[in-house]
Amino acid sequence: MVRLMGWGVADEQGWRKGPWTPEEDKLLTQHVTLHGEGRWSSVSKNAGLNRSGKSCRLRWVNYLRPGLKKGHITPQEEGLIIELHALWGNKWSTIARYLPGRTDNEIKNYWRTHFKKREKPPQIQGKRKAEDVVEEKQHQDAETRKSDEINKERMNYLRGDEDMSFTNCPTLHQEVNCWSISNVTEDSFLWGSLWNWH
DNA sequence: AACTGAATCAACCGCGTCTCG
DNA sequence: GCGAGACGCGGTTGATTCAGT
Repeated sequence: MVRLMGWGVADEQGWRKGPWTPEEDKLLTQHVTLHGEGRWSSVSKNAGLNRSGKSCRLRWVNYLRPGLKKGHITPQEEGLIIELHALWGNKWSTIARYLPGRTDNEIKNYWRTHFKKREKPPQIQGKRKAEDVVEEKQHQDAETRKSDEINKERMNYLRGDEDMSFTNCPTLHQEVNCWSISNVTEDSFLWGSLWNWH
């Protein structure tokens, strides 16, 4: 993947740019495992990486962080993205908080490729291997019924029965497991917006 | 088989906000 | 209160992949 010019070269500050190598990933992972997240600007020195702090953070958050989901966005996740985007617009990081294992970058990319163009008919995942499409179709069929129920529940929840609690929304709570009590506390300001949204 | 164009996604950039001395 | 550096976010870019022709 070391393609044309610009890849693997250094910028004015001497930071390496372009795709990450497995060695760099390993170094970054080791460093963060040992020292935790944060202090990205010092990661480059301490981990022996010739990368900017920004680049290290991005790589960790979007690719290396444990618990990240790989693979296609599920119908449930898609529904949630639509709803949350309707609420918050392009607040990708906010939306990402309610999609466990998904990153803001991933959601942003997904939105751009799938929904920005939905003025046209939904050429969902327009380019995929045929078997992927078949596989997804099967998956979606299996999920659709469940998804409908969840979405109904979710919309009721989001649109605001003021007295509705998480315990009153068991499926949603189970489904989106980051919607935990602790997160509610953390993000109470967001929930404030949610409650006030109409 | 070769070509083309659209989709995908990793990575970068610019800017606003936060934190700390 | 102020400035510098660090951090986080949203927007954008561009190489790669792959279906269609």
